[in-house]
Amino acid sequence: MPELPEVEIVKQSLEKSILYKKINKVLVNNRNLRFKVEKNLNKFISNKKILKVLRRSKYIILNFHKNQFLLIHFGMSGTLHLVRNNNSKKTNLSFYHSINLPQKHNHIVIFFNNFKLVYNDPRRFGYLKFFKNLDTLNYYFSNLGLEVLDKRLNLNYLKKVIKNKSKNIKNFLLDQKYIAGIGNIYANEILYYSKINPYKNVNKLNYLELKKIIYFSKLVIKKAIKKGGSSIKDFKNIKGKSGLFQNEFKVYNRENKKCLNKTCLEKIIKVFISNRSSYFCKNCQK
DNA sequence: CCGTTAACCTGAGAGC
DNA sequence: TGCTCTCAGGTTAACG
Repeated sequence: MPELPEVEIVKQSLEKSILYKKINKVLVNNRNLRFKVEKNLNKFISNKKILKVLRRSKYIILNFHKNQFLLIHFGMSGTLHLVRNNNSKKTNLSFYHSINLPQKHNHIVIFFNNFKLVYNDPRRFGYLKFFKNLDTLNYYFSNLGLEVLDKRLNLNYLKKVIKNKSKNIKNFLLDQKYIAGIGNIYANEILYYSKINPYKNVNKLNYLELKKIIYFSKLVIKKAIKKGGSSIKDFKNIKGKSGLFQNEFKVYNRENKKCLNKTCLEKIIKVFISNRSSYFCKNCQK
């Protein structure tokens, strides 16, 4: 699920649902997420009001009084579910993925007055982490590069960070310390739009190609946000909002399908680069 | 430094 | 129905 656009959609929904609301209590059903959830999480954030909902890269950040924060990362399979409390009427309060709460893997439940926010994560690669002040949060993010939509992400920035580097562009786009927020789906899509071969070394890219990378990174990410993100796996028997950007994939999940460039007769091929599936058109991406 | 592999996990889907 | 195998939107350590 969660690259930058999907996390941004969650963030926007959270703003509508939990901003300025007070947390009553937190129930931790399973502490064993990617990192062990603090024993005192309930103590830390109970009775605190959410003053801001932020997003940095693929992280959601809830901001409390006195610069205290709760960080949420979804890993590969984490989702948040807004669920009415039992005594309330059924409404369409859910904002992501499902209006039906999954049965299993509901690891953390955050209670508000009329509803609860449930963190579900079958694979448990995601995590929640509490920060007592801004310094520790900033330190935690100190290895992250510029946000893909940051205006400072321009030709000069890219030239600077690839200087004396030898690295293929696919791995470069996935490396969060250069550009933050791009994941495997969007890296594939960005390279197709830019007409660049994923194996191409960044030290072989000319300025025009670097400019294309910047332009299409921003464009693809913005388009995906507009479409509500991408939903690859649709869960059976679960209705609810899912993203629509998967309908616009040019290469991702399109192995052996025809290249969508009308003048091209090639089929999209799939290879593995550093263990991540990479889809591209040999003819269009040089 | 660079690319690859494995590791952390569960579950869906394919093939048999 | 079920078994085995591969793969999945992320991140990070270890290895060669």
